[in-house]
Amino acid sequence: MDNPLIDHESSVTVYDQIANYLRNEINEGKIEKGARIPSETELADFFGASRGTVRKAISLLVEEGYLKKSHGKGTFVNVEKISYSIAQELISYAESMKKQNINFKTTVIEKEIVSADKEISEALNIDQGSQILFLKRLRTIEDEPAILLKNWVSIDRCPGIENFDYEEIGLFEAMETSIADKINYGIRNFSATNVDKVDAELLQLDDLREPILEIEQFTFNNADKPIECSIAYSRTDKYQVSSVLTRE
Amino acid sequence: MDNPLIDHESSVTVYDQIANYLRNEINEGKIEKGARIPSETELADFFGASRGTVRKAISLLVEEGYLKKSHGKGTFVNVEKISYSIAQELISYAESMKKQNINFKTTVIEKEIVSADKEISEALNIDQGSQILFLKRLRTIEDEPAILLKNWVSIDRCPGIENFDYEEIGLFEAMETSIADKINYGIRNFSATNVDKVDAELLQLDDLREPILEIEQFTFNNADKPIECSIAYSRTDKYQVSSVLTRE
DNA sequence: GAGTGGTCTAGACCACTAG
DNA sequence: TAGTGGTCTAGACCACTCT
Repeated sequence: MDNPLIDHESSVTVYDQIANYLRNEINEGKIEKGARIPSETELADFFGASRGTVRKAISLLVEEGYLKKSHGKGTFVNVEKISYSIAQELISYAESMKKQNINFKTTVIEKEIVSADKEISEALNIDQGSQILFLKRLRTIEDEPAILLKNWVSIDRCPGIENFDYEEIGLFEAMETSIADKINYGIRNFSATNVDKVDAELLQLDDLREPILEIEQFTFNNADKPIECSIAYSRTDKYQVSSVLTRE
Repeated sequence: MDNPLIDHESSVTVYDQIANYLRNEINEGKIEKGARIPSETELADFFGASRGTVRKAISLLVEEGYLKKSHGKGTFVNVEKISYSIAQELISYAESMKKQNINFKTTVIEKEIVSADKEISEALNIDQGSQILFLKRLRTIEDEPAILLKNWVSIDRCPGIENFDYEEIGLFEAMETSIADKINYGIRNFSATNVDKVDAELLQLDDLREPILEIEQFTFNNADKPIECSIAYSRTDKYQVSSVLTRE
């Protein structure tokens, strides 16, 4: 007799179905924070799955910060759901803010097609003079400027990327719609800098010499070719960039 | 007949032994970058282990950035070993530098036992006046200052932490020796700042107003109690803080 | 000693990629 | 069609924690 909670005909894997079920129970508070969840053996019985499949589901939730395992004791619901930030996960600023339920607005300052200069062509590993979409956007939180973004996207590697309304859609979303390949990985470099007068005004800085967190980013497709590079200037008093990291 | 490469009597798990073997082969260049490694079935035969165990070993190396799996095609050695940084993994600056084979030297500027003021007692969730080990260290790379570290460690939660030579041993190492519990997780906040005159001289900054990357950190034990907080000032021209992140 | 998660096995079938 | 990784099972034994 099959368990009605698990649909073996579904294209969704059994471990994903189990993870979804448990994630839901936790989000809805049906399992209390800090409480022990049933043992792997009990869950395997309950879902009519093998213990290995249950373990796989649990490991997903552990990675996501919902659960914590303790050898000999059991598996427990984390008191505080660990939040993932752009320093830990390759998500866009927009996606990160959405996950944190931050209400933001995007204003497109500049959007134009330019030809790649030496620096950009080297960064994106394309020919000098190739077509590039340059995007300059300001993200505001409660009408206060939080992040200023400058992106350079290779139009050759991301055809059609120039045809989106970037006040409505995020760049990552647009890139993944535009390319058949998904985004593969990205590199982010953290440093501190000053911004020029124009950018300082956009960010509403009182003092031109106020230090600003700079995050330089390179994004790669599945062929290991860079498709985009960007610089983000963050007012960390408005939008904190942080990581919650576990040991080992 | 057992495979001589695997020691079943060892306390090291079979999957770790397999992962170590493969990691070594890759590091020594015996498997070429970009090349396919043997299939999971072949490796299982070769090591005399089950396919599940081989998969576990491979998944470790995938996480570490050594390998990349491709459904239907095979498992391949990554061309560029993805490096992990303090933005992604809860490792200390010393551990991070060691992993990157960076040669560094630590100088202890200050080491003293102080009593917790309001700010520190709140950060560490302890009584005001509790004993704190304050540590101020400078890490130099090739005789040039790279990172200035200020740590406040609760002596109550980390007894004996004051008895280490911090020019020889890292603080994380000392903390894990001192407490029975291992370090559980940490929070890191990234921002940009200026430093005062004393610290600017230590970091050999030409200009007091040079922006500096500031990383604020809180470390927690298994009881979810903070054991340490710290501020690190990084000259990103000397030591780049970066993340390599994969999508999904 | 009883119960938990951690490791490991041997086998099955499926989904994807290539020639 | 053959070979790869992805999923899943059913069972075994071990290491750790608590009572």
